[in-house]
Amino acid sequence: MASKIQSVKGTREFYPEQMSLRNFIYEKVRAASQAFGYQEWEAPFIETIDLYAAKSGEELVKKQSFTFQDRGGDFVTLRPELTPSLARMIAAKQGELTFPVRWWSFGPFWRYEQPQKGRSREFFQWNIDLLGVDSPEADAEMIAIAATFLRSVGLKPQAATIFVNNRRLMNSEFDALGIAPEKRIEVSNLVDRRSKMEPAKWEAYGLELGLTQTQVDGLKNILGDFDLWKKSDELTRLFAALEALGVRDYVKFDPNIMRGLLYYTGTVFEAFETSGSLKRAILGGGRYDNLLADVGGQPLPAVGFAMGDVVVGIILQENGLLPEFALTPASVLVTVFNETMLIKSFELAAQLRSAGLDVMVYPEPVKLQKQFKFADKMKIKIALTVGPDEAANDEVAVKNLATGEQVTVKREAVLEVVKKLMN
RNA sequence: GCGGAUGUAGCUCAAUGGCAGAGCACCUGACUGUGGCUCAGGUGGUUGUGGGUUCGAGACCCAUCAUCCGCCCCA
Repeated sequence: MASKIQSVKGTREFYPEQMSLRNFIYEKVRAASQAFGYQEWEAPFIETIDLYAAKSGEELVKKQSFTFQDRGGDFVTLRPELTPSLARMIAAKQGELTFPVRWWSFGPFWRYEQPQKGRSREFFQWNIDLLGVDSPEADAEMIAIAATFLRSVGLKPQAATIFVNNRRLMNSEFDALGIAPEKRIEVSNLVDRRSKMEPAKWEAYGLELGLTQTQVDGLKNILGDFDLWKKSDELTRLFAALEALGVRDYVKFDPNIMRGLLYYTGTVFEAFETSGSLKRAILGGGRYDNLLADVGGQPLPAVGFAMGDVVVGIILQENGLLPEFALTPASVLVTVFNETMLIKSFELAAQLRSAGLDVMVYPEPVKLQKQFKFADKMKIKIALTVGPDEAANDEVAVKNLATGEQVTVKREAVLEVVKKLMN
Protein backbone atom coordinates (compact mmCIF):
# COMPACT_ATOMS: atom_id res chain seq x y z
CA MET A 1 0.00 0.00 0.00
CA ALA A 2 2.84 2.32 0.83
CA SER A 3 4.45 1.62 -2.50
CA LYS A 4 1.45 2.91 -4.43
CA ILE A 5 2.03 6.22 -6.12
CA GLN A 6 -0.18 8.78 -4.47
CA SER A 7 -1.94 11.76 -5.92
CA VAL A 8 -0.22 15.09 -5.40
CA LYS A 9 -1.21 16.51 -2.01
CA GLY A 10 -4.31 18.64 -2.16
CA THR A 11 -5.24 17.80 -5.75
CA ARG A 12 -8.76 16.76 -6.62
CA GLU A 13 -9.81 13.39 -7.94
CA PHE A 14 -13.25 13.48 -9.46
CA TYR A 15 -14.84 10.05 -9.53
CA PRO A 16 -18.08 10.08 -11.55
CA GLU A 17 -20.12 10.96 -8.46
CA GLN A 18 -17.95 13.98 -7.64
CA MET A 19 -17.90 14.91 -11.30
CA SER A 20 -21.71 15.07 -11.19
CA LEU A 21 -21.46 17.53 -8.30
CA ARG A 22 -18.90 19.65 -10.11
CA ASN A 23 -21.04 19.71 -13.22
CA PHE A 24 -24.10 20.54 -11.14
CA ILE A 25 -22.32 23.58 -9.73
CA TYR A 26 -21.06 24.49 -13.19
CA GLU A 27 -24.57 24.38 -14.64
CA LYS A 28 -25.98 26.62 -11.89
CA VAL A 29 -23.07 29.02 -12.35
CA ARG A 30 -23.63 29.13 -16.08
CA ALA A 31 -27.35 29.71 -15.68
CA ALA A 32 -26.88 32.60 -13.23
CA SER A 33 -24.19 34.17 -15.42
CA GLN A 34 -26.16 33.91 -18.63
CA ALA A 35 -29.34 35.20 -17.01
CA PHE A 36 -27.56 38.55 -16.71
CA GLY A 37 -26.08 38.48 -20.21
CA TYR A 38 -22.51 37.45 -19.39
CA GLN A 39 -20.20 35.67 -21.86
CA GLU A 40 -18.00 32.71 -20.99
CA TRP A 41 -14.24 33.08 -21.45
CA GLU A 42 -11.03 31.45 -20.26
CA ALA A 43 -7.40 32.38 -19.55
CA PRO A 44 -4.18 30.36 -19.43
CA PHE A 45 -3.74 28.01 -16.46
CA ILE A 46 -0.03 28.89 -16.35
CA GLU A 47 1.23 32.46 -15.99
CA THR A 48 4.46 34.21 -15.05
CA ILE A 49 4.82 35.05 -11.38
CA ASP A 50 5.27 38.72 -12.32
CA LEU A 51 1.62 38.94 -13.26
CA TYR A 52 0.66 38.45 -9.63
CA ALA A 53 3.58 40.17 -7.96
CA ALA A 54 2.15 43.65 -8.30
CA LYS A 55 -1.24 43.43 -6.72
CA SER A 56 -2.31 40.05 -5.45
CA GLY A 57 -0.96 40.30 -1.92
CA GLU A 58 2.34 39.08 -0.56
CA GLU A 59 1.02 35.94 1.09
CA LEU A 60 -0.62 34.73 -2.11
CA VAL A 61 2.45 35.31 -4.27
CA LYS A 62 5.29 34.30 -1.98
CA LYS A 63 3.80 31.47 0.04
CA GLN A 64 0.73 30.16 -1.71
CA SER A 65 1.70 29.95 -5.36
CA PHE A 66 2.77 26.82 -7.22
CA THR A 67 5.82 28.23 -8.93
CA PHE A 68 8.49 26.28 -10.78
CA GLN A 69 10.98 26.51 -13.61
CA ASP A 70 9.98 25.27 -17.05
CA ARG A 71 12.47 23.46 -19.27
CA GLY A 72 13.60 26.72 -20.76
CA GLY A 73 14.54 28.02 -17.33
CA ASP A 74 11.66 30.50 -17.02
CA PHE A 75 9.66 30.69 -13.80
CA VAL A 76 6.01 29.94 -14.27
CA THR A 77 3.07 29.82 -11.85
CA LEU A 78 -0.08 27.75 -11.81
CA ARG A 79 -2.64 30.52 -11.60
CA PRO A 80 -3.81 31.21 -8.02
CA GLU A 81 -6.52 33.63 -9.18
CA LEU A 82 -7.99 34.93 -12.40
CA THR A 83 -8.36 38.69 -12.07
CA PRO A 84 -4.79 39.63 -13.12
CA SER A 85 -5.14 37.50 -16.27
CA LEU A 86 -8.44 39.20 -16.97
CA ALA A 87 -6.89 42.62 -16.52
CA ARG A 88 -4.11 41.76 -18.96
CA MET A 89 -6.43 40.31 -21.59
CA ILE A 90 -8.77 43.29 -21.35
CA ALA A 91 -5.85 45.73 -21.56
CA ALA A 92 -4.56 43.96 -24.69
CA LYS A 93 -7.84 44.50 -26.54
CA GLN A 94 -9.04 47.59 -24.78
CA GLY A 95 -9.48 49.49 -28.05
CA GLU A 96 -11.60 46.88 -29.79
CA LEU A 97 -13.84 45.48 -27.04
CA THR A 98 -17.38 46.73 -26.65
CA PHE A 99 -17.88 48.06 -23.17
CA PRO A 100 -19.29 47.38 -20.71
CA VAL A 101 -17.70 43.94 -20.85
CA ARG A 102 -19.56 41.19 -18.97
CA TRP A 103 -17.53 37.99 -18.74
CA TRP A 104 -17.64 34.84 -16.63
CA SER A 105 -15.40 31.80 -16.27
CA PHE A 106 -15.23 28.49 -14.38
CA GLY A 107 -11.95 26.67 -14.19
CA PRO A 108 -9.13 25.25 -12.07
CA PHE A 109 -6.82 27.21 -9.77
CA TRP A 110 -3.96 26.23 -7.48
CA ARG A 111 -2.79 27.52 -4.16
CA TYR A 112 -0.04 25.97 -2.11
CA GLU A 113 -1.56 25.86 1.33
CA GLN A 114 -2.39 23.28 3.95
CA PRO A 115 -5.39 21.22 2.82
CA GLN A 116 -8.25 21.17 5.32
CA LYS A 117 -12.02 21.32 5.38
CA GLY A 118 -13.14 23.63 2.58
CA ARG A 119 -9.60 24.19 1.31
CA SER A 120 -7.60 22.17 -1.18
CA ARG A 121 -4.55 23.01 -3.26
CA GLU A 122 -6.49 22.59 -6.45
CA PHE A 123 -9.96 24.03 -6.77
CA PHE A 124 -12.46 25.18 -9.35
CA GLN A 125 -13.55 28.74 -9.24
CA TRP A 126 -16.31 30.79 -10.77
CA ASN A 127 -15.16 34.27 -11.72
CA ILE A 128 -17.51 36.89 -13.03
CA ASP A 129 -16.71 40.50 -13.83
CA LEU A 130 -18.32 43.66 -15.16
CA LEU A 131 -15.84 46.11 -16.66
CA GLY A 132 -16.29 49.65 -17.84
CA VAL A 133 -18.93 50.88 -15.43
CA ASP A 134 -18.23 52.83 -12.27
CA SER A 135 -21.54 52.90 -10.46
CA PRO A 136 -23.10 51.42 -7.34
CA GLU A 137 -25.72 49.96 -9.67
CA ALA A 138 -23.02 47.89 -11.37
CA ASP A 139 -21.94 46.65 -7.94
CA ALA A 140 -25.58 45.81 -7.27
CA GLU A 141 -25.82 43.76 -10.47
CA MET A 142 -22.79 41.75 -9.41
CA ILE A 143 -24.27 41.06 -5.98
CA ALA A 144 -27.59 40.21 -7.60
CA ILE A 145 -25.85 37.56 -9.72
CA ALA A 146 -24.36 36.06 -6.57
CA ALA A 147 -27.78 36.07 -4.91
CA THR A 148 -29.35 34.54 -8.00
CA PHE A 149 -26.88 31.69 -7.80
CA LEU A 150 -27.51 31.14 -4.09
CA ARG A 151 -31.24 31.09 -4.72
CA SER A 152 -30.88 28.71 -7.67
CA VAL A 153 -29.12 26.08 -5.56
CA GLY A 154 -31.74 26.33 -2.85
CA LEU A 155 -29.84 28.44 -0.31
CA LYS A 156 -32.42 30.80 1.12
CA PRO A 157 -31.54 34.21 2.66
CA GLN A 158 -31.85 32.66 6.13
CA ALA A 159 -29.22 30.07 5.15
CA ALA A 160 -26.73 32.23 3.27
CA THR A 161 -26.12 35.97 3.45
CA ILE A 162 -24.02 38.34 1.39
CA PHE A 163 -22.25 40.84 3.65
CA VAL A 164 -21.31 44.16 2.09
CA ASN A 165 -18.90 46.93 2.99
CA ASN A 166 -17.09 49.73 1.17
CA ARG A 167 -13.37 50.47 1.25
CA ARG A 168 -13.88 54.17 0.54
CA LEU A 169 -16.31 54.46 3.43
CA MET A 170 -13.91 52.68 5.74
CA ASN A 171 -10.98 54.79 4.60
CA SER A 172 -12.87 57.99 5.35
CA GLU A 173 -13.79 56.58 8.76
CA PHE A 174 -10.14 55.68 9.36
CA ASP A 175 -9.20 59.24 8.33
CA ALA A 176 -11.73 60.66 10.77
CA LEU A 177 -9.97 58.69 13.52
CA GLY A 178 -6.67 60.20 12.47
CA ILE A 179 -5.28 56.89 11.20
CA ALA A 180 -2.53 57.56 8.67
CA PRO A 181 -3.21 56.34 5.10
CA GLU A 182 -0.05 54.20 5.14
CA LYS A 183 -1.49 52.26 8.09
CA ARG A 184 -4.66 51.32 6.19
CA ILE A 185 -3.44 47.91 5.11
CA GLU A 186 -2.40 46.94 8.62
CA VAL A 187 -5.61 48.28 10.09
CA SER A 188 -7.64 46.42 7.46
CA ASN A 189 -5.84 43.29 8.54
CA LEU A 190 -6.73 44.09 12.14
CA VAL A 191 -10.39 44.47 11.18
CA ASP A 192 -10.27 41.15 9.33
CA ARG A 193 -9.09 39.37 12.44
CA ARG A 194 -11.63 40.79 14.83
CA SER A 195 -14.05 37.89 14.68
CA LYS A 196 -11.22 35.40 15.19
CA MET A 197 -9.56 36.95 18.25
CA GLU A 198 -10.57 37.50 21.84
CA PRO A 199 -11.58 41.16 22.39
CA ALA A 200 -8.75 41.86 24.83
CA LYS A 201 -6.10 40.32 22.58
CA TRP A 202 -7.53 42.15 19.59
CA GLU A 203 -7.25 45.50 21.40
CA ALA A 204 -3.69 44.73 22.45
CA TYR A 205 -2.84 43.86 18.86
CA GLY A 206 -4.31 47.20 17.74
CA LEU A 207 -2.16 49.08 20.22
CA GLU A 208 0.85 47.06 19.05
CA LEU A 209 0.26 48.36 15.54
CA GLY A 210 0.73 51.86 16.94
CA LEU A 211 -2.88 52.90 17.31
CA THR A 212 -3.87 55.01 20.31
CA GLN A 213 -6.45 53.77 22.79
CA THR A 214 -8.84 56.41 21.42
CA GLN A 215 -8.33 55.09 17.90
CA VAL A 216 -8.92 51.49 18.98
CA ASP A 217 -12.09 52.53 20.79
CA GLY A 218 -13.18 54.51 17.75
CA LEU A 219 -12.53 51.48 15.55
CA LYS A 220 -14.69 49.34 17.84
CA ASN A 221 -17.51 51.86 17.50
CA ILE A 222 -17.26 51.82 13.72
CA LEU A 223 -17.18 48.02 13.52
CA GLY A 224 -20.25 47.79 15.72
CA ASP A 225 -22.22 50.34 13.73
CA PHE A 226 -24.42 48.44 11.28
CA ASP A 227 -26.12 51.66 10.15
CA LEU A 228 -22.83 53.13 9.02
CA TRP A 229 -23.78 52.53 5.37
CA LYS A 230 -26.33 55.34 5.58
CA LYS A 231 -23.40 57.77 5.61
CA SER A 232 -22.26 56.46 2.22
CA ASP A 233 -24.01 57.62 -0.96
CA GLU A 234 -22.54 54.65 -2.79
CA LEU A 235 -24.00 52.13 -0.36
CA THR A 236 -27.31 53.94 -0.18
CA ARG A 237 -27.64 53.69 -3.96
CA LEU A 238 -26.38 50.10 -3.86
CA PHE A 239 -29.11 48.99 -1.48
CA ALA A 240 -31.77 50.82 -3.48
CA ALA A 241 -30.66 48.98 -6.60
CA LEU A 242 -30.58 45.64 -4.77
CA GLU A 243 -34.17 46.29 -3.70
CA ALA A 244 -35.17 46.89 -7.32
CA LEU A 245 -33.31 43.75 -8.46
CA GLY A 246 -35.31 41.69 -5.97
CA VAL A 247 -32.38 40.39 -3.93
CA ARG A 248 -32.30 42.84 -1.02
CA ASP A 249 -33.17 40.05 1.42
CA TYR A 250 -29.86 38.31 0.70
CA VAL A 251 -27.69 41.30 1.56
CA LYS A 252 -26.57 42.87 4.84
CA PHE A 253 -24.17 45.69 5.56
CA ASP A 254 -21.24 44.64 7.74
CA PRO A 255 -18.33 47.01 8.50
CA ASN A 256 -16.16 44.02 9.45
CA ILE A 257 -15.88 42.78 5.86
CA MET A 258 -12.54 43.97 4.44
CA ARG A 259 -11.08 41.26 2.17
CA GLY A 260 -7.41 40.57 1.79
CA LEU A 261 -6.69 41.40 -1.82
CA LEU A 262 -5.00 44.74 -2.25
CA TYR A 263 -6.67 45.82 -5.46
CA TYR A 264 -10.16 46.46 -4.12
CA THR A 265 -11.11 50.13 -4.12
CA GLY A 266 -14.79 50.47 -3.29
CA THR A 267 -17.60 48.07 -2.52
CA VAL A 268 -16.50 44.69 -1.19
CA PHE A 269 -18.67 41.70 -0.32
CA GLU A 270 -18.52 38.14 0.96
CA ALA A 271 -21.20 35.48 1.27
CA PHE A 272 -21.32 33.21 4.30
CA GLU A 273 -23.50 30.38 5.45
CA THR A 274 -25.37 31.72 8.48
CA SER A 275 -25.22 28.49 10.44
CA GLY A 276 -23.23 25.32 9.99
CA SER A 277 -19.74 24.12 10.68
CA LEU A 278 -17.92 25.99 7.94
CA LYS A 279 -16.80 29.51 8.75
CA ARG A 280 -15.43 30.13 5.29
CA ALA A 281 -16.66 32.50 2.63
CA ILE A 282 -18.77 30.91 -0.08
CA LEU A 283 -17.85 33.69 -2.47
CA GLY A 284 -16.19 37.08 -2.29
CA GLY A 285 -15.48 40.06 -4.48
CA GLY A 286 -15.68 43.77 -4.96
CA ARG A 287 -14.79 46.80 -7.00
CA TYR A 288 -11.26 47.20 -8.37
CA ASP A 289 -11.03 50.42 -10.33
CA ASN A 290 -7.24 50.74 -10.53
CA LEU A 291 -6.14 47.30 -11.68
CA LEU A 292 -6.34 47.90 -15.43
CA ALA A 293 -4.16 50.99 -15.19
CA ASP A 294 -1.79 49.09 -12.92
CA VAL A 295 -1.15 46.39 -15.54
CA GLY A 296 -0.56 48.98 -18.26
CA GLY A 297 -4.02 49.54 -19.68
CA GLN A 298 -6.12 52.66 -19.80
CA PRO A 299 -7.90 53.27 -16.49
CA LEU A 300 -11.05 51.14 -16.41
CA PRO A 301 -13.50 50.66 -13.57
CA ALA A 302 -14.41 47.06 -12.77
CA VAL A 303 -16.31 44.91 -10.30
CA GLY A 304 -16.37 41.16 -9.88
CA PHE A 305 -16.35 38.20 -7.55
CA ALA A 306 -15.10 34.63 -7.27
CA MET A 307 -16.59 31.48 -5.81
CA GLY A 308 -14.69 28.26 -5.12
CA ASP A 309 -16.33 24.90 -5.71
CA VAL A 310 -15.13 23.28 -2.48
CA VAL A 311 -16.97 25.34 0.13
CA VAL A 312 -20.21 25.56 -1.81
CA GLY A 313 -20.06 21.82 -2.46
CA ILE A 314 -19.74 21.06 1.25
CA ILE A 315 -22.54 23.47 2.16
CA LEU A 316 -24.91 22.03 -0.44
CA GLN A 317 -24.13 18.54 0.81
CA GLU A 318 -24.60 19.45 4.46
CA ASN A 319 -27.89 21.19 3.74
CA GLY A 320 -29.22 18.27 1.72
CA LEU A 321 -29.59 20.46 -1.34
CA LEU A 322 -28.00 18.13 -3.84
CA PRO A 323 -30.26 16.32 -6.29
CA GLU A 324 -29.99 12.59 -6.70
CA PHE A 325 -27.33 12.40 -9.36
CA ALA A 326 -28.35 9.85 -11.95
CA LEU A 327 -25.55 7.32 -11.94
CA THR A 328 -27.20 5.47 -14.80
CA PRO A 329 -24.77 5.71 -17.68
CA ALA A 330 -27.23 4.21 -20.15
CA SER A 331 -30.95 3.64 -20.34
CA VAL A 332 -30.58 0.22 -21.95
CA LEU A 333 -28.24 -2.72 -21.49
CA VAL A 334 -27.98 -5.26 -24.29
CA THR A 335 -26.81 -8.53 -22.83
CA VAL A 336 -24.60 -10.98 -24.71
CA PHE A 337 -26.00 -14.49 -24.66
CA ASN A 338 -22.91 -16.26 -25.93
CA GLU A 339 -20.00 -15.96 -28.31
CA THR A 340 -22.09 -16.50 -31.46
CA MET A 341 -24.84 -14.10 -30.38
CA LEU A 342 -22.32 -11.32 -29.68
CA ILE A 343 -22.65 -9.83 -33.17
CA LYS A 344 -26.47 -9.89 -32.91
CA SER A 345 -26.24 -7.90 -29.68
CA PHE A 346 -23.90 -5.36 -31.24
CA GLU A 347 -26.25 -4.93 -34.20
CA LEU A 348 -29.21 -4.40 -31.91
CA ALA A 349 -27.33 -1.83 -29.84
CA ALA A 350 -26.27 0.07 -32.96
CA GLN A 351 -29.85 0.13 -34.19
CA LEU A 352 -31.10 1.65 -30.93
CA ARG A 353 -28.24 4.16 -30.75
CA SER A 354 -29.01 5.45 -34.21
CA ALA A 355 -32.50 6.14 -32.87
CA GLY A 356 -30.92 8.32 -30.19
CA LEU A 357 -30.90 6.01 -27.17
CA ASP A 358 -27.97 5.60 -24.74
CA VAL A 359 -27.17 1.92 -25.02
CA MET A 360 -24.53 -0.18 -23.32
CA VAL A 361 -23.56 -3.65 -24.51
CA TYR A 362 -22.09 -6.10 -22.05
CA PRO A 363 -18.60 -6.51 -23.43
CA GLU A 364 -18.23 -10.27 -23.13
CA PRO A 365 -20.37 -13.38 -23.11
CA VAL A 366 -20.38 -14.20 -19.40
CA LYS A 367 -23.24 -15.78 -17.48
CA LEU A 368 -26.49 -13.88 -17.93
CA GLN A 369 -26.86 -13.82 -14.16
CA LYS A 370 -23.76 -11.70 -13.92
CA GLN A 371 -24.91 -9.40 -16.71
CA PHE A 372 -28.29 -8.76 -15.09
CA LYS A 373 -26.62 -8.18 -11.77
CA PHE A 374 -24.41 -5.63 -13.47
CA ALA A 375 -27.46 -3.91 -14.98
CA ASP A 376 -29.07 -3.78 -11.58
CA LYS A 377 -26.01 -2.25 -9.94
CA MET A 378 -25.68 0.32 -12.67
CA LYS A 379 -29.35 1.14 -12.12
CA ILE A 380 -30.10 0.44 -15.77
CA LYS A 381 -33.84 -0.02 -16.13
CA ILE A 382 -34.11 -2.03 -19.33
CA ALA A 383 -32.25 -5.15 -20.40
CA LEU A 384 -32.45 -6.67 -23.87
CA THR A 385 -31.46 -10.23 -24.67
CA VAL A 386 -31.04 -12.00 -27.97
CA GLY A 387 -30.63 -15.71 -27.38
CA PRO A 388 -30.85 -18.55 -29.92
CA ASP A 389 -34.66 -18.75 -29.59
CA GLU A 390 -35.15 -15.04 -30.19
CA ALA A 391 -32.63 -14.97 -33.01
CA ALA A 392 -34.41 -17.81 -34.79
CA ASN A 393 -37.65 -15.82 -34.82
CA ASP A 394 -36.04 -12.41 -35.33
CA GLU A 395 -37.17 -11.40 -31.87
CA VAL A 396 -35.75 -9.68 -28.79
CA ALA A 397 -36.51 -10.29 -25.11
CA VAL A 398 -37.21 -6.97 -23.39
CA LYS A 399 -37.04 -6.98 -19.63
CA ASN A 400 -38.19 -4.15 -17.40
CA LEU A 401 -35.80 -4.39 -14.47
CA ALA A 402 -37.95 -2.19 -12.26
CA THR A 403 -40.96 -4.51 -12.41
CA GLY A 404 -39.30 -7.74 -13.47
CA GLU A 405 -41.68 -8.15 -16.39
CA GLN A 406 -40.28 -9.51 -19.60
CA VAL A 407 -41.84 -9.61 -23.05
CA THR A 408 -40.57 -11.02 -26.30
CA VAL A 409 -41.19 -8.79 -29.30
CA LYS A 410 -40.30 -8.67 -32.96
CA ARG A 411 -37.04 -6.91 -33.60
CA GLU A 412 -38.62 -4.07 -35.59
CA ALA A 413 -40.92 -3.33 -32.61
CA VAL A 414 -38.11 -3.13 -30.05
CA LEU A 415 -37.52 0.60 -30.34
CA GLU A 416 -41.16 1.40 -29.72
CA VAL A 417 -41.44 -0.99 -26.75
CA VAL A 418 -38.24 0.32 -25.16
CA LYS A 419 -39.30 3.94 -25.57
CA LYS A 420 -42.61 3.15 -23.92
CA LEU A 421 -40.80 1.59 -20.98
CA MET A 422 -38.56 4.63 -20.60
CA ASN A 423 -41.49 6.95 -19.92
C1' G B 1 5.57 27.15 8.64
C1' C B 2 3.05 25.75 13.71
C1' G B 3 -0.35 22.62 16.82
C1' G B 4 -3.71 18.24 17.60
C1' A B 5 -5.69 13.47 16.09
C1' U B 6 -5.68 9.04 13.18
C1' G B 7 -3.30 4.94 10.08
C1' U B 8 -5.85 -2.96 10.94
C1' A B 9 -9.38 -6.90 4.64
C1' G B 10 -11.79 -3.30 -1.37
C1' C B 11 -15.07 -0.01 2.35
C1' U B 12 -16.74 1.14 7.64
C1' C B 13 -14.68 -0.30 12.03
C1' A B 14 -13.54 -4.16 16.40
C1' A B 15 -9.62 -6.78 19.06
C1' U B 16 -6.87 -6.12 28.85
C1' G B 17 0.55 -6.74 25.97
C1' G B 18 -1.31 -13.46 24.78
C1' C B 19 -4.49 -17.70 18.20
C1' A B 20 -5.94 -10.73 13.77
C1' G B 21 -12.14 -10.40 13.79
C1' A B 22 -17.26 -8.44 12.33
C1' G B 23 -20.65 -6.00 8.97
C1' C B 24 -20.88 -4.51 3.97
C1' A B 25 -18.62 -5.63 -0.79
C1' C B 26 -16.56 -9.64 -3.83
C1' C B 27 -16.57 -15.05 -5.61
C1' U B 28 -19.28 -19.97 -5.71
C1' G B 29 -23.73 -22.68 -5.12
C1' A B 30 -29.22 -23.37 -4.01
C1' C B 31 -31.40 -21.12 -9.35
C1' U B 32 -26.79 -24.72 -15.84
C1' G B 33 -31.76 -18.52 -20.47
C1' U B 34 -32.31 -13.40 -16.12
C1' G B 35 -30.92 -8.80 -11.41
C1' G B 36 -33.08 -7.16 -6.49
C1' C B 37 -34.86 -10.74 -1.48
C1' U B 38 -33.27 -15.15 1.28
C1' C B 39 -30.03 -19.20 2.67
C1' A B 40 -25.28 -22.10 2.60
C1' G B 41 -20.16 -21.92 1.68
C1' G B 42 -15.61 -19.36 0.15
C1' U B 43 -11.48 -15.74 -1.30
C1' G B 44 -9.23 -11.79 1.00
C1' G B 45 -3.97 -9.16 6.02
C1' U B 46 4.08 -8.76 6.30
C1' U B 47 -1.92 -4.35 11.23
C1' G B 48 1.34 2.63 6.61
C1' U B 49 6.95 2.06 6.75
C1' G B 50 11.67 1.35 9.63
C1' G B 51 13.81 0.56 14.27
C1' G B 52 13.37 -0.42 19.73
C1' U B 53 11.26 -2.50 24.59
C1' U B 54 9.31 -7.53 25.87
C1' C B 55 9.22 -14.62 26.70
C1' G B 56 5.46 -12.39 23.50
C1' A B 57 3.59 -5.92 20.11
C1' G B 58 -2.05 -4.32 16.03
C1' A B 59 -1.54 -2.22 21.09
C1' C B 60 4.04 0.45 24.56
C1' C B 61 8.62 3.81 22.96
C1' C B 62 11.45 6.45 18.90
C1' A B 63 11.75 7.87 13.88
C1' U B 64 9.47 8.42 9.19
C1' C B 65 5.52 8.78 5.59
C1' A B 66 0.43 9.65 4.66
C1' U B 67 -4.43 11.39 5.79
C1' C B 68 -7.87 14.35 8.59
C1' C B 69 -8.90 18.66 11.90
C1' G B 70 -7.33 23.49 13.52
C1' C B 71 -3.84 28.08 13.26
C1' C B 72 -1.67 31.48 9.43
C1' C B 73 -3.81 33.03 4.72
C1' C B 74 -7.72 32.74 1.61
C1' A B 75 -12.31 31.08 -3.07
